[in-house]
Amino acid sequence: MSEPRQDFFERVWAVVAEIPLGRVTTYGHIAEYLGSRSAARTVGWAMNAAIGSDLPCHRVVNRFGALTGRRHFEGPFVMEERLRSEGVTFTDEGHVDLDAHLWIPGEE
DNA sequence: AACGTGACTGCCC
DNA sequence: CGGGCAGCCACGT
Repeated sequence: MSEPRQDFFERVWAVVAEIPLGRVTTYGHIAEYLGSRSAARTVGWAMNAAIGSDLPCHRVVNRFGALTGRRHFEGPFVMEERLRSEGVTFTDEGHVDLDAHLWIPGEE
């Protein structure tokens, strides 16, 4: 059965909105959860549209845990500061410690 | 209507 | 070990 593509965006937002505080997830995991492992790009695209929304897009990072983003919201350090404020720890490489905060959709 | 781009990831050479 | 290409979905020009 065919489902509206636009629904893909809404699903992404729904997942992001369910990310627990102090946890992070990756584009790949969201995409995989939606049924398309390789749709990570689209997930990022959905995030782009989520800027300005109430969605904690700062909890979504790439598979390395690096804070990627068109402009990291409105400042290159906003994301990091925000995550740290939520209790998320960072590694020496400057990315989120996924090993300690990685959250997978459906595994809440 | 078509092509290119974009907050990604994985596989192939 | 490093670089390149393909796959996925929606949007912009």
